[in-house]
Amino acid sequence: MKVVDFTETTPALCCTPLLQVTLDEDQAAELADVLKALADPVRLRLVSLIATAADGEICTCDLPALVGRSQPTVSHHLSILVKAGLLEREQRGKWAWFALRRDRLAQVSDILVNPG
Amino acid sequence: MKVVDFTETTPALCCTPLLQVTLDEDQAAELADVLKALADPVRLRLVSLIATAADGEICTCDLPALVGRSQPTVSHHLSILVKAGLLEREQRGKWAWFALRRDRLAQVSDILVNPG
DNA sequence: CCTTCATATTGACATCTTTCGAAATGTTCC
DNA sequence: GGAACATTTCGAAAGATGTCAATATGAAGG
Repeated sequence: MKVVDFTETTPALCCTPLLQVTLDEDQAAELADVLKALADPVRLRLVSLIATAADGEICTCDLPALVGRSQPTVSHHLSILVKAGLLEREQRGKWAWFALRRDRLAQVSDILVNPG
Repeated sequence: MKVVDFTETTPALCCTPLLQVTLDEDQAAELADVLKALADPVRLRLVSLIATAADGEICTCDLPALVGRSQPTVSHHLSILVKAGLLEREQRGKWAWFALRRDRLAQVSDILVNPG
């Protein structure tokens, strides 16, 4: 069960084979939700921008220009990533800062890794 | 460039950090296409069924019953997975057999892995 | 070639997604 | 509290997606 439970908070080990267990419908739906959150060009760019930012976090204020989308659209995409547990949001004064949850990305990654 | 080019055929090393490079629009669109192919519950179940099958491959004939979808729907999902490079199709007599391209799954997985 | 069985394609429909402008909410500072 | 700015929510339009029944295509064996 552990191998398909990617909702746990402890980071999974790297290269743990995961698709050796057939996913049931609930597990598949849960994993699909996280992958859907990642499976959009704008959201991937947001994630990579945050991942490569100086301190692993970034202020929303610059993002609309960086991804070429309106501010409401960027807000929408960020909320999807937060809801999927892939980003963390922190309010600092007027601005909102977003940080990547690398442990969560690693969990998704592990599920896809094939047995070594 | 290598770190974001997941279309190459050689399997990427496990745990190579990948999101240290900001994706441009083309790279993001390309990666999103592969993730979209995975981001569906039925397709995830198909992938996991094939991954856990006896010889790493499975005959289409049983799949509609296993995932609870009609034959055309399963055929549709399989073609999406093949087009994304995640499955390989082989015709054997009347039946079509599908095998998982684990190298390709590993590439996608690596892109999501954070630096160790 | 003609039948039979396996798979793919087509057409149609309902649902979900992406996107933006406009309006609402939240936060700071005076 | 009110002005100013940042962010979210709302409403709507255009497009993409999942699904199945019906039909077409492909392969095997007489």
